[in-house]
This record gives sequence, structure tokens and C-alpha cells, in this order.
Amino acid sequence: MDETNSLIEQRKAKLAALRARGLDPFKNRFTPTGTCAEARKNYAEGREVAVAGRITAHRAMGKSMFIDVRDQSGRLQIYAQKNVLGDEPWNVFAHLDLGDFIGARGKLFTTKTGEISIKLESFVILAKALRPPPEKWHGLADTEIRYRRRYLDLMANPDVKEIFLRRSEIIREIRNFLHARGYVEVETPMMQAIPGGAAAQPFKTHHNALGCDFYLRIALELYLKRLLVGGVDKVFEIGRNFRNEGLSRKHNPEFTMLEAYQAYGDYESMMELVEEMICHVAQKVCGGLKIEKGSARVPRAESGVASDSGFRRDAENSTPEACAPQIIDLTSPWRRAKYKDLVREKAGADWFEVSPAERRQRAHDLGAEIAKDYEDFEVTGAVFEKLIEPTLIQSTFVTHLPKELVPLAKLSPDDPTTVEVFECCINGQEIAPGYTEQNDPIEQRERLEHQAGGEQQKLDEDFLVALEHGMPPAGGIGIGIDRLCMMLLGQESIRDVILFPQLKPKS
RNA sequence: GGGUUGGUAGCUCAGUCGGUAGAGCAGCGGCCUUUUAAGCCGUUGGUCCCGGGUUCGAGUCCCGGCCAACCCA
Repeated sequence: MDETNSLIEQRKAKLAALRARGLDPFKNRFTPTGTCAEARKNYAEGREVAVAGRITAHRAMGKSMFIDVRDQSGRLQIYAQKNVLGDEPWNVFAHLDLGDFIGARGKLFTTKTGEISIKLESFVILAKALRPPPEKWHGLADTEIRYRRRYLDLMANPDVKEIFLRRSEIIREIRNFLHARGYVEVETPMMQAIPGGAAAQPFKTHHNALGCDFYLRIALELYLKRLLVGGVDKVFEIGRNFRNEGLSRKHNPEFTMLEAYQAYGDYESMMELVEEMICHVAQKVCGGLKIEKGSARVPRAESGVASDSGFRRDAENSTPEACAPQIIDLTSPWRRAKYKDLVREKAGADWFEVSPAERRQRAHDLGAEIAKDYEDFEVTGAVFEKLIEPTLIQSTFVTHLPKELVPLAKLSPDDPTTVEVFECCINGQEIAPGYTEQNDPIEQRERLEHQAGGEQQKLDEDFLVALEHGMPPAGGIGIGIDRLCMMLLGQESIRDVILFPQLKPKS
């Protein structure tokens, strides 16, 4: 980013000119009387205010000038007049650039066209911008720049900023919800000698002083369960997981996960928790339980109307969802359906009665991709993932998954080939799994050893020792926060809810 | 990993059949004291992603590479 151009050179020259006049263009401090929004909200004709922010527009009128100043709260118009400021300050003011930060003092008034504004009496330059901002009307459209230099995206596209402010609210409301129910928030290690709690490829790193390798965590689970053993009965963590796998619209190598565990709970109590929590968050952040699907708007400058800039997402791109309802209705109660019933519905009532070979053939005929080395349960799993999950737009708890899929959950007493688990699917994606957690240390060891099977992953022996000390029966959930945000904020790509999504470094 | 699309001024984008590189915004200069995508006049600004090739001549055609988005695996 060390390219220069004439615009940067001009701004550097202006900076030097300001310094030559004895002005410091990078002030340490300026104390506004309030935000731009507050100034507008507490309007009184002639009231003296001071605001600070970035100049985002200017309209010069000869011996007077309007500029827009923006802070996080919004925009405020400032009206400057040469005869009020005086020749020298006016000259400085007139040569301010878009992107500069200023502090402005003056009295509130309303213009002819009815806009609340400040009649400028004095100003200071708080920070000179040496690079020009993106174009004011179209905003910033280049996806690569938007993701690599998100500050420009936030600066130029108010819709984008709004999404991230709301993501912050979502996480705050999740915390409020869990704290109100007596859950304790904790932090557990991100660097783990044995990455456990999920089946995923980890990132590896090395600790010099200890002289050993660590892995970045792929899940929070095993440490939170140690806390159940230790007597923290209601516990949660919101934190980053890392998985060394492919990137896509739905996957970022680092992503944010909520896991919560409740002693003496089970998968049913956790379903209630998930349903109540997501409804609570939707009410607080989205103002209701009906979420417009794919309401993602093309980022553009604030007052923009529809433009046909090239990166609007085509309806036909969102394959199975395209013909689905456009409103996600989170109103309780949510549908609950057994995994096997959903599979039978889609793949034939006798699906679980026919031979594994025939299942494989049928799965293939249905259009699922079946690798040669898939075990029988994986064949069914592929059918579920490919043909069923994408159709679950409205919130659905899929329960009673085959035990092979979930080694950390307890068997269902009424069907021991399945486990007491749910996958909460919304918007065609798995958003939140939950289990009745396995607390039998001997059973747990067998299941983990069986799962490790092929690649012989190391077992987390300390976790098993902890279970041997006794873990209370418990329910647990995990919620992919990024995907929850996608659903609640109408975004089609995980990169649009992660501030700095992973991209390949550019030379 | 495979396919599709894209990469041109600071930004948003045009660029016809291969024939001197274009617009709007931003910038600079001029006019303008209630504008709001202010307006009017003038004007600066280019490694056409990178590297090869074809050609008298390549932003454009061919080959290779880089980056991104989307789709598929």
C-alpha cells in the first residue's frame, strides 16, 4: 500500500501548508458537547454545540459552504460563512478535504430546506486524511477492497456498518439472556495440546519456551465440560474456533462459537433454551420474529436508490432456497422432527430397511455425492446434508441423529441406534447442535476410540480422567454465531458478517 | 481441486471489428452567502493486474500466472 498518486501528493502538500501556518493537523484532544445525533435530537434554535467527526461531503457556495460531518451516531450539516470565520480561517476551511476530521463549534439553526445544521463559529482540524475516501455516491463496490480494507467499506457503505453494529448487539443480547439465567461466562484455552470436541483439521503452532507444538482449538466443548466436573453448573463461552479447512460462503477458517452447558439439563431443555434465546435476540435486535430472508442490500452510499451495480446477488444463485418462502418466521413453537423421519420423507419410507448397498445406490440416484469409502451412516448423512438440510428454512429441531455422527452424546433409551441430540436448522443451515451430554467415562472412551478409528487421533486423556471424577448429567449447545448473524441480518455470505474475513495475503 | 465471471484514473464504470485511453464522482483553477449526488465554466490525473506470444500495430486475440466473487467438489 505504498503506492502514491497525485491526490496523495496534494494532500501531503496541504498538510505541509497547514504546518507552515503553525497549525497542528493532528490534535491530541477535542471535546465535543455531544454526538451529531444528540445535537440534532436536542435541537434548540441558537443552542451552542461542538461536534467532531469526519468530513463526508461539501458544497461550496462562493463565500459560504456546507459540509457534512459524520461521527458514529450519524451526520450533521455545518454551514460556514466567510464573514463569520474571517479571511484566514475561511481560507483554511475552504481547503479541507473529504475524509479530514474536524471539531466544529457554533449555534444550531434550521436551513431554508428544513435541515438542522450548525452555523459555524470556529473549528479545529483534528486529523488530516492523506488519502481520498471512496466515491460518495456508489460507495465502495470492489469486494476485494471491501474485505481487505474493511475500514473503507465501513466508511463508504453505511449499510455495512449497520450490519456490524447489529452483530455486536446480537452478541450482547445473547450474553444478557444467559446472564439473566444464571450462566457463568468463562474463557478456556485456545492453544491446546490435543484439539478435541469436534472432527476437524486443526491449525498447528509451536511454543518456543515449552518446546512443544500446540493446536488452535476446533471446539470449546471439552474444557467447558471439565468445568461441569469442577462444579460450575451453568457455564458458557463465546469465542473463536479455528478449522483448517476450505473457505466458502458459509465457512471462514476462524469463526465464533457459543457453547453453553447446563448441569441437570438434557437435549430437550437445551432445545427450549435455544428457541427462547434466538427469539429473545430477534425481538431485541430485529424488532420481531419475522426475518426477511436475503434482505441483504447492496452496499451503497447512504441516500442511494437502487443501482444496477454488478454485485447484487442474482436470485437464481441461491439454489434450493430460491423457491422457498422469503420470510423466516421464528414464532414458537418450532418444528421438531426426527432425523430418520425426515430421511424417510425424502428418500423413501423403507430407507432404513433396505440393504446398505441399495441405500448407496438410491442416494446416488437422488443426487447425493457418495464417496467410495463412506460408511453406511455417512451415506444417509450425505442425503440429509444435500437434500434435506437446505430445505429447512423455517426453524426446525432435527432430533435423534444416528449415534455414529455424535460421539459425545448419550444414547436415546427408546432407540439406542440414535442419540439424544438435536440440530437446529434455520435458513437451510445447521445453526445450533445440542445434546444430552455423555457423562459415562467408560462409554465415552469407547465412543471416542471408535471415532478416532481411521486416523487414530490422540485421545484427550485428561478429559476422560475428568469424567472419571464424575460429571453431572447435562445438556449442552453450540451456536455458530456467524451463521446466526447471517440469518438474523439477511446476509448470504459469512464474509459479510465477519469484519476481517480471511483472504489470501496479497504479495 | 474444477468451472464461470471479473481486474482499465483515487472511487464507480464505459471502451464497437485489433488502429493515438473515455465518462461521472473526487482533485485543481474560476463564478456563486441556505446547499444537500448543489450548479455553471475550465482543467490535471493511466504500469489498461503481472509475464510471455501473435501482429505493422494489443486494453481488445492466444498461452501462462496472480487476486477476488460465485458455482461445483
